Amino acid sequence: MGCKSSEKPKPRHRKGLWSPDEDNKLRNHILKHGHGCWSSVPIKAGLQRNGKSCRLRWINYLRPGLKRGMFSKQEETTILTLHHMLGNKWSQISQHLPGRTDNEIKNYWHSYLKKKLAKTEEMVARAKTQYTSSSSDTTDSSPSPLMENVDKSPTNIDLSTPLNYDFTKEAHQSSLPKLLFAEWLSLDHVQGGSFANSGDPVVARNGFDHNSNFQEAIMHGFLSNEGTYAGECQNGLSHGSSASEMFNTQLKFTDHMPENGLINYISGTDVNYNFNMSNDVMYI
DNA sequence: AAAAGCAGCAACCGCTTCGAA
DNA sequence: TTTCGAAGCGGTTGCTGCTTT
Repeated sequence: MGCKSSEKPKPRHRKGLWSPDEDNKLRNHILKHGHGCWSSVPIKAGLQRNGKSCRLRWINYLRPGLKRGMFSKQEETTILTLHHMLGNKWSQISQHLPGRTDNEIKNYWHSYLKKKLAKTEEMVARAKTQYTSSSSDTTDSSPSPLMENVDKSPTNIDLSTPLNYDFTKEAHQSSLPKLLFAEWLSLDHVQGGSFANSGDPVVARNGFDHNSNFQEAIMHGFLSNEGTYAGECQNGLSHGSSASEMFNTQLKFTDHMPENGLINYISGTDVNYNFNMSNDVMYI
């Protein structure tokens, strides 16, 4: 901001892919002088591009420290978790993935993760249908505790019943450890309420607000299907909190975060207990 | 071997936000 | 207070290379 308008005559700007020569010019210029005002960068660097294009090229491709190549499982999990919390806030998500750009994450989401998630949802739907048709044969019309957690209204899933129904379990026998991170719960959850005074599985009552939704359940299934446990953390975090609160918690958490993401603390092989949420909660 | 279809990625476009004048 | 330009962001487009027919 505050750039001199005299610095920008209106040349015809080049579009399309950047040549190596253009990359070099831009890189050299910025490394030498910094970008300052982006609109003046192409002029000073001798490029027939507009400032916006230069900025984008620098941020997404030339900037030092960028990580190229495949996303790791941890990065994937981080994206899923944060996307679930924040929505399409790619720039915010990218802040939690060092070396990755918002554009890269966005592309990865659209080309890969979105489809993967859709697949899982489809699987869940199929499992639901199968269950519904099979249960209608029985005389007992009371809903299964299993299906109580599924659907109904988008905001009505009772997490007081064992959360550890994995929706994809019918297809993949997967037992999820029920893990909670103290860092992810507000002080109220930890200090207030019955947590301090009770030997009960308090987190299930306090750390969790029991208003989950179906999508979260899908998320749970999705992540567990991948052999990660972010779904648990996700559920522990998100109920009853506003997005910004969650994000703040997330920010706080990053102070302790390993370089590569959220779920480094525990791997599936490290902890492989089979908890019941109403009885056994591992509180970390 | 050629054409069609598809997926991934880089870049553009348009809108919003922010700060200076 | 208003206006204007720069920066930032997210959605979308289009090019390129790979796979399938």
